[in-house]
Amino acid sequence: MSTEQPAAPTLEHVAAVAGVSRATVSRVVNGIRNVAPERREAVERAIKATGYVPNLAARSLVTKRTGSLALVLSEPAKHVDDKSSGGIVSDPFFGRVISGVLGALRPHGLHPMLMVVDTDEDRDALVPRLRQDGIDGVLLISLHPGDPLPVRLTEAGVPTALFARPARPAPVSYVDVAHRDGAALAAAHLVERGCRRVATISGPLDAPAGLDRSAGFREAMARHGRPFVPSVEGNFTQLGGERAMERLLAEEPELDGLFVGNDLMALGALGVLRDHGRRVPEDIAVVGFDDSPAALSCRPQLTTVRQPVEDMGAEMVRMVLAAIAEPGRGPTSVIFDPVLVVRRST
Amino acid sequence: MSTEQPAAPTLEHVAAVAGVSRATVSRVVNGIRNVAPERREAVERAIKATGYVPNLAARSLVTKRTGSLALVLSEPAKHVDDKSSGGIVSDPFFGRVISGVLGALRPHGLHPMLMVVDTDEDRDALVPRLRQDGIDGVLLISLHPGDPLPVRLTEAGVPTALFARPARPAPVSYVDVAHRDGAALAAAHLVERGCRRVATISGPLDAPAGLDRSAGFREAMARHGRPFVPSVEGNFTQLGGERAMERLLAEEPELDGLFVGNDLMALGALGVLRDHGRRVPEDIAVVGFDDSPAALSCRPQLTTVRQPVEDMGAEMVRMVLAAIAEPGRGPTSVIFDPVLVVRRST
DNA sequence: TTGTATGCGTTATCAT
DNA sequence: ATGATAACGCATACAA
Repeated sequence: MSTEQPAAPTLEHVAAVAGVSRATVSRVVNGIRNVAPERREAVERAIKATGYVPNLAARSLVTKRTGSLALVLSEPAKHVDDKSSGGIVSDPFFGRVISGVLGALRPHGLHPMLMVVDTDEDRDALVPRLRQDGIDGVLLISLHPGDPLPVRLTEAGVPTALFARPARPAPVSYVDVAHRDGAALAAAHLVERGCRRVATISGPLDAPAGLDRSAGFREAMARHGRPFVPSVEGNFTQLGGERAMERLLAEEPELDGLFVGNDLMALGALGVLRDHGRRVPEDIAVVGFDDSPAALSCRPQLTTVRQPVEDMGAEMVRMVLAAIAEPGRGPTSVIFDPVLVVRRST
Repeated sequence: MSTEQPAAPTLEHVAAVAGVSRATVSRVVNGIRNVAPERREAVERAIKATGYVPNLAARSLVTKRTGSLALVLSEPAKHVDDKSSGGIVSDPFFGRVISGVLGALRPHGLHPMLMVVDTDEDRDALVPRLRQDGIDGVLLISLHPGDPLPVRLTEAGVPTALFARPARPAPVSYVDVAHRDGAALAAAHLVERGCRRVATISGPLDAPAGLDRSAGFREAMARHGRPFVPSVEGNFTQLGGERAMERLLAEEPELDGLFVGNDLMALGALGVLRDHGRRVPEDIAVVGFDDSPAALSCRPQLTTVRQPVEDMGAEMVRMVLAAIAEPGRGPTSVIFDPVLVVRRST
């Protein structure tokens, strides 16, 4: 790794310094009980003196495990021309997930391998690749609606944890947020604010998040005695939010309350509302979902439903680590409670 | 890595199938010339038949190299309370860098280890950690102004490439953008738009990017016959931009042109301008820097200076790979040209 | 050009 | 409780 470092100390060196055998040093390093206290102490001194650190390659060669995880970001094939996006890695939302993952990994002294797969070739090559690299487990963040990866990883016997329930049911562990509860929070808030004519802009209904939030909102409104909620389907983008808002405004001019399936669309909706001279929140109250950075930077700042994303990322880590430690036990799921963050838009 | 996979094929297996020795197979795998064409072909068939993939741990044990890189994100110690940020990984700008890095790594079949260091302990532990993991090179993205990492990595002999010129000079390779040229682009544009009273909100002047953009803008304005440019120092945040704008407006009410050191501050400035009833671009033209996603989502969309961030990330990869292949040769730097993206704010 | 033999640093099995 | 010793899968110096 460098030009001319002094050779790294090995078990052998430490053993020599401590006056014991390699095996004993190994036992100390791996925390095995059967070592006499005084010997152990001598070994620990020797380790500190030599600055010994285990050679992971050698260890992995014999144990067949690297003790390392892969953080896989899977997205549909990118169009060559959309250079501006930067892909999923530049999405602040997934940045939070990653942040949570790293935080949970830190105490274990682990660092994940970062892999982005956005082509079918990549997806085909992934499992063999993981084998070659000796990856022990996978943290999978997928945007691909019909992503084959969850199933493939499971079938390959790779300990895996997913962020968000997969679109196609599969026997794989995942974390998710209670989308319906989040939507219910928004509904209760709008009702309490005195909104009489409430509508919603939903995400794509073939995505679990889009569907659950939309359905959850209508259910909750029904529970509040509002059986019918005008709704327009968007696509989770700002532009989609703008278009949906235009349509909604045409269909329901009397609107005074709005729940939007995510902040990005809410941002678009806010712009259109301003263009139409509707004041937020005086004329119409708006609630988003995600608590993205945009919710803070827009005017007025957006009331929104926040997911404990970092906690969810941390839980994913726990899941794979557990799956690695105890193979053979079935998949788990943990659903987190969302929180309503009230700001100026309501 | 799994429950009960059939044992992975080894060199030995392939050799048996091909009817040659391990060494010959190894030569084929590593692309060494001295192999008879027919034997080579037989070996290649055998490899395909067995589905052989090299065991990286074993290879690394003998070669002392893993062929893998670390993507290190170094940031100042985080405050415990700012949970919302998600840290550097959720910054869209660095998302683009990462995207460029991954793109350049892909043809080599490499995936970086993702490491975030945001404490002094982390920084101290980094070099030994890299040694232990057998990391061959480091792609370092640092926000820390006085970050000791560039120097330490260099001294440790770790092939390293930096994103952006380090605040403290150090013999380390880096990529950067020509900040001054970018600022000059903005200046020329504002002058051409007919702005008479032009001011600037700069980033922190102790950061290279803050200083260079500010100085570059004033120089360029001087070249256009404007010797004096009112200036207020911000801190690269949206809130900082708001405060700076308030001060600037108080000092220079006649303002009709503004260059802001980054988009985030420009966003804040736009909000304040709106609050003060100033129309953009009719009353005042605004130019940002970075071409962040916010530049597209704000109203009006922001004219801004774009860095070829993905290309810069890719160049970093080239740098470390070159440094690994040919140790001992000195550091390099590559400076990229920025581009002015004209939108509605001017 | 090809094969043989050695060693890389660990863990794990076996005696002791 | 401790110490030899045999793998682990590969690259490479050397012999042929």
